[in-house]
Amino acid sequence: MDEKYFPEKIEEKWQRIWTETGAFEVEPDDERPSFYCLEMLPYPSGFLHMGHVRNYSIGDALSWYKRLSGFNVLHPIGWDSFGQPAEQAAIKRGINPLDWTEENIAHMRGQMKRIGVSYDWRREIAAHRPEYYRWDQWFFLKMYERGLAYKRKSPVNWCPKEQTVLSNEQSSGGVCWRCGTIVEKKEREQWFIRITAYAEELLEGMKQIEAGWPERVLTMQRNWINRSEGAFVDFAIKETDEKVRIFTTRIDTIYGATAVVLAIEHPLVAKSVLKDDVAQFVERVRVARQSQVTPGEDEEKEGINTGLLAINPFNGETIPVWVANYVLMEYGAGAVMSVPAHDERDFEFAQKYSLPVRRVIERVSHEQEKIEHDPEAGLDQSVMMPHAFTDYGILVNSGDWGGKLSADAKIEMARFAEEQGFGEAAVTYRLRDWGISRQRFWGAPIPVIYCEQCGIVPVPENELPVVLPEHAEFTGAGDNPLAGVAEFVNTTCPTCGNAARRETDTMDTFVDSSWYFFRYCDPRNESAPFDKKAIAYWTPVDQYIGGIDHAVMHLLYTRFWTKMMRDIGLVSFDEPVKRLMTQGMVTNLVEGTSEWKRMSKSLGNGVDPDDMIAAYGADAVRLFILFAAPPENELRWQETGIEGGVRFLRRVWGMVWRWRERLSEAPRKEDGAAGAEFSDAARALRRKTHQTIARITDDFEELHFNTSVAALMELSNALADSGVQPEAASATDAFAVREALEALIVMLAPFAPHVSEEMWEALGHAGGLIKGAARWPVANDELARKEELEIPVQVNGKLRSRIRATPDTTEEALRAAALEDEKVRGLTEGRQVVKVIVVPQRLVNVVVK
RNA sequence: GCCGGAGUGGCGAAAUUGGUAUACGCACCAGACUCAAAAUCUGGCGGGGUUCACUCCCCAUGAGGGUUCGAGUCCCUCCUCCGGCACCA
Repeated sequence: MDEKYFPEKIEEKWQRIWTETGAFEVEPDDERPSFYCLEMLPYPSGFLHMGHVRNYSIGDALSWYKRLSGFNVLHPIGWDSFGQPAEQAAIKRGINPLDWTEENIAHMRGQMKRIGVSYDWRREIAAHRPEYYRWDQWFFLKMYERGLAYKRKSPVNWCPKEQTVLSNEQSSGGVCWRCGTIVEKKEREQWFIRITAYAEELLEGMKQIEAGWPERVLTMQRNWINRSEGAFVDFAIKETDEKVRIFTTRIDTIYGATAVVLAIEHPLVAKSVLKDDVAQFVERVRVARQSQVTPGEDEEKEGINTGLLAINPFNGETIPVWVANYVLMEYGAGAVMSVPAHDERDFEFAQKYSLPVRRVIERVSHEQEKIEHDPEAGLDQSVMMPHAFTDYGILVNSGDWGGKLSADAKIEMARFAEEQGFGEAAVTYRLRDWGISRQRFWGAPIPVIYCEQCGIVPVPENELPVVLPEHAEFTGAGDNPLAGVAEFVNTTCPTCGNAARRETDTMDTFVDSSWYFFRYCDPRNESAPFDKKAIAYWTPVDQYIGGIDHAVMHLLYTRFWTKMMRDIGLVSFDEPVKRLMTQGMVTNLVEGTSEWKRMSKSLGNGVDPDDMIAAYGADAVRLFILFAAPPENELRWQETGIEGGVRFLRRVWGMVWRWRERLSEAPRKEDGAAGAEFSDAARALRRKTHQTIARITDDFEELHFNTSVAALMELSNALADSGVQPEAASATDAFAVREALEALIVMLAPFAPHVSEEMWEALGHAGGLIKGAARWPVANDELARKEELEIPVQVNGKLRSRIRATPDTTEEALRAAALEDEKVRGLTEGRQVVKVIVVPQRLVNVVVK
């Protein structure tokens, strides 16, 4: 140890020692409890940004804490290395995607090592390597066998900039998740994963993880799946054999239906002999949608009467059939019954086209016990209703159902429809199947062969992996470069041996990240995606840390994937992640403004982690990141804050430097200091030490790193202010100082591991914090207990005085002391004491009249 | 519009979950050291009023109300900000 703190020197030293001793390399060990700490798989863009550093600082702090607390901690890292930027680099700069990716990984790995993140590097994986993606392909085959992977032609979300398909999750809000381009709709044959088969379970499963996941992530997933309970009802089309099925969540309002409205893509629209103006309308809407101007902004509701008539099966009434742009083909049945009186959208539509508004639900009021039937019922009420009444209530003007409550009628009417054969109760979801086909080169090839005779033939398992060719033409012309590689495309049919063609779509990269953390448990397995025993020891993930941006996409897919793996017998649990923490953004001032925005190159407010490490050391950067804000909050980047971190580390360093000689001969165990009484100063220091241990241990369990650091600073201040000096310290004083310093160092290690290692060594400990004998300190409640308390005394709830007491002072004594207190007496004199509230060890409140 | 989260000093934030509001740090101010500056150290730092002074009083956790001996914390109403979804029938 040098007298001065030189971060670059000790950081290099300890990074070397960690590697040489395999400090963070772990294997399953039935003697020890496991802890799986996981950070989200990074994309190898080439450079680490501060968001990464924050992510890894959080995960690393927790990993260190768990390790020092006796857990066998799995803390791995890898690369989400398939995807579009590699291909862009190939197009723009003529670099092979493989070389580009590998170079980026090498650079970022170096950066991670300079931060000193405690990964088990032997377990590193990368999605673009055949030994990884062969298992993507293997899973695809398993799902294909079970009908969970299928191909169909469907309208897909097409990003014109990236020239590829996007899943619904990736085109949320009508824009591409990656580049923000407005997506178009295209008809394409593509592969889907039947995630909807698990819709109900994905909702149900949330109960299992509720306690450990942030509310907003669960809400976002719930909204995304959007379960709704309702009913299908068939309306016969008059004078034909056709019928049209509608979906409604408000079958109780069916007597108020004044039209049936179809989506423009509804089969009945195409099938029917249509008037010219209907065909024109449909075409106009279709064209308008292709060049959707502002996504998210509602089109004005428009529709046209088809001239067809539908029969309401409940009352036999004949109502017109319309086509309109506000009905979605993808949801429910692609057709609705229009009930203007009780649905805002139908109301708006009815107003525009002067459709009748018929009220069939009345508000249930307490004053009005009897529902009187509206004499105007059945007449056009649009004049009387300024907008739709969408609440539940009591049915009126609804035949035999009149007088029933909505909630009851919903159930009974659906059952009636089912009995009569013209409908059924049903649950629908907004969640759609996951489209995984991408017209890209740099992804895992979908292992399927097309044969003229045999049709779609899955690649046999023993022929996996289907390896990407090493070279392709990257023209940027929009075609999938993989389709241009003849030796890849041309193959023979595994079934009949005739010439055949390979699928050239590759998989969405979210497939890779859906199960990667299982692979970490057994990363080199060549005969299975992973060994079941290894999985049983390490998974599910105990703590997952990452950005909120994956709340719906990745985190929904991986939950699905786990359930699918359970169903094919690979895992024995339902949910992959017990606890999830979503970290906040790292922001920086945009120059010339007072706005804090996410760091980015284009805004010019980015900060390079390497520069920060060079200037202040990795330890100070990490300490600042964890101290400046709670992990889920936005983190505002401030260099003065890092300087504060450096100051703190230097102060601790200085104390160790001053004390290390004196402590080399100080007793190590409490009994070594026996025979002498601890001084007041030493007792006070020990009290602070043990209070701090208790506090920080609790904080770590809740990931409250910012308050942990604050507590460390308090302990360090207490040590400095204790008045105990190395030259004059008694054996007991020295013991108290050693206890405080060692606790401080061990608890500092999760935030600033390099400097902690160095100081730990300076205090005479060999072998390092992990491989040596260091343990997370245990708080002694007895020592942490205050000897003397200052009890606040309130009069009528206002703080007026304080009295001295000990933790053992009885309630009676506290009460008496408070009443005798001079200031209290001044305020209570001549008044009647109504009661005295005594909270032992806390407070006394004297209530006077 | 619907769903979720949050409003505490100049700033980032604490508050043992109903019991001393503002811990810890940043910034700032004053002092020491220095020819000077930086670094470092010491002290101060919510607002207002009062005392020569030790002190003492009042107000303050987005606004208003309520429950309670006692509310940043619980309940009601409202405002603002952030995030998600958005014609989902």
